[in-house]
Amino acid sequence: MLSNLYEFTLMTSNKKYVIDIDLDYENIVQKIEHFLGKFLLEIYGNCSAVFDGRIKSTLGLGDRLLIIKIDQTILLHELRSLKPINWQLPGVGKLEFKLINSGENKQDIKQTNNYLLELYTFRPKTNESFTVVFENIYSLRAITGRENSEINIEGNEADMQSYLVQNPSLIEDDIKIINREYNTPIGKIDLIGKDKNGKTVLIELKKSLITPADAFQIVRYREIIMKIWNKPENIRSMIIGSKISEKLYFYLKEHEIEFKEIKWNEIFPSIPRKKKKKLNDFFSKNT
Amino acid sequence: MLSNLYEFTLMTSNKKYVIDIDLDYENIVQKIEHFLGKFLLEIYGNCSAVFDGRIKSTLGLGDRLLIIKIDQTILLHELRSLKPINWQLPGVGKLEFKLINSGENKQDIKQTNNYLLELYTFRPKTNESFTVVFENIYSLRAITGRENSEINIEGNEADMQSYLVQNPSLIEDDIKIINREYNTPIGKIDLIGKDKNGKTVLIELKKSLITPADAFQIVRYREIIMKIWNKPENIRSMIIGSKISEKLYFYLKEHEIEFKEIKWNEIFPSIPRKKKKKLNDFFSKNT
DNA sequence: GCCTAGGTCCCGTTG
DNA sequence: CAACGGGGCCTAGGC
Repeated sequence: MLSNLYEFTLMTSNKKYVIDIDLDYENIVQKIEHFLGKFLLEIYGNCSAVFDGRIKSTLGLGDRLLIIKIDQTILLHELRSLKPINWQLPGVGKLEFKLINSGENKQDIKQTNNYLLELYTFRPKTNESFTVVFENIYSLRAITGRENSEINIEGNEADMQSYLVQNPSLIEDDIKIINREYNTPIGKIDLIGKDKNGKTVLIELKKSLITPADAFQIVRYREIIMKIWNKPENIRSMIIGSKISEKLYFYLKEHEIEFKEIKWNEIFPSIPRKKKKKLNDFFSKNT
Repeated sequence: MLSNLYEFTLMTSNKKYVIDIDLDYENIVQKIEHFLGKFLLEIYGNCSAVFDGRIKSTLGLGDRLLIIKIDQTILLHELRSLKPINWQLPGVGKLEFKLINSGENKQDIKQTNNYLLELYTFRPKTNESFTVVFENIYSLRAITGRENSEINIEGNEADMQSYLVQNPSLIEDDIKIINREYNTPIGKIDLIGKDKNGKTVLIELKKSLITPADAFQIVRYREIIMKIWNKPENIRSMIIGSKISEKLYFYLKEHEIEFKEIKWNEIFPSIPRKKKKKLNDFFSKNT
């Protein structure tokens, strides 16, 4: 595939998987389109942008890094902050690049700053358009590579649930877990237990801080189970988490919802800082 | 500042704001550290990674783009998808880069693939560490620019609230808005109105789809207001949104919560696709 | 496709 | 600082 790149004026590169594209504007749109969908594209330059859809966002001129991934994901990043300042998800069909002559009098097309490079996309599913206009491009490159990534995640809520099923005494003495992900008309109850007095315990799990929405949720589950099972005196409700605000704690108490504190990060601790455990240790332990 | 870059072997670049750093591993750590905090750094190569904190995530070898922003935000991006596969937020102190000799016999330090470049960070606030190890680096560059960005966002929930305060008849005839963001012990009520019969109307606003948590929130508000004000017969509750599932609609009905459909995207429409309105039009309209 | 809920949610605002 | 709620939330899983 690389063989036919040189129908354009591309900068040769001795870097594996990275192709710098020269900034002469001649055929720049075709050059870009050549890489779309096959390479990750990076355009760094001075641009403005408009997103119009779920909200309207207009972005004044600034130096930003536009990344167009292989799957059409578009990210417009500033020099600070985690989230892109603008973005668009895949599903925009063919990306529409266009070169616009901004100068009064027509000049050499190789002169970058007389031309604007516009990217326009439209995503029918959400009725959203996104436009980026580059007044100046400082760098343009395409990168590719092997995508054989593999991620392993431990310590999410599903893990916590499994752990508590294995160790129910962490919840309370002599409780038995009789259901996981129990289906109700309004959603799933994380765990259902039977306590030592034979009462049913509805349990909602949260890894960390309990939010008001979490508290409401378990109240609502209690409501629906009482209605379905029609045995209110035999039902307890409990929310498990590592932290709760005082206000919410009393709210739960009023509604006869118990709060059980389980500090998940003590059960599932991070590797201590002092040990400075390194990547190799981690991998060798796991294999 | 650029003047003293050439104490290292950097590639000269004719591109404004973009500096390619050569991949000889001699002094590579110092080269990188030279740019940290002042430039956005991009390292593209074959790497593995471990994040350890709120969860543990281990990432096998793959070609990924590591971005280190000026504010210490770290993003590890794959060639697809919006979100980085791993990341870390600012607050990690000095980033710890280290060059590790991986080969059995010591070889020329300029040979990339006998050395591993490791980045280790630790974020005390959340007790999270993040380690990336590059087995191969294909490209290393630093970019900088002007950060005078300005974003203008319209059409969020706050805008909707203001719009309804100005145009209460959209909610119903002869209603008067008497409160915004009314504080209760369990949260803020978006709007409180007085209807034509003198009844109080508690109003919860949602831009789009009503979620179960939204529905339950307004039920709780009703509860708390009834308790505080002690005038249940004079209180109505309403949730405003552009969409609701049938299930939730009946849930609300059972709890005497009214649902008022207001299609926000009709009040605040997107620029139609057909017109293909461009950035310039948008800006000239707004100025 | 809708619905539901988790997330290393992030992020801004308020008290 | 914690707490609270919005977000163009995104994303994965179930039905």
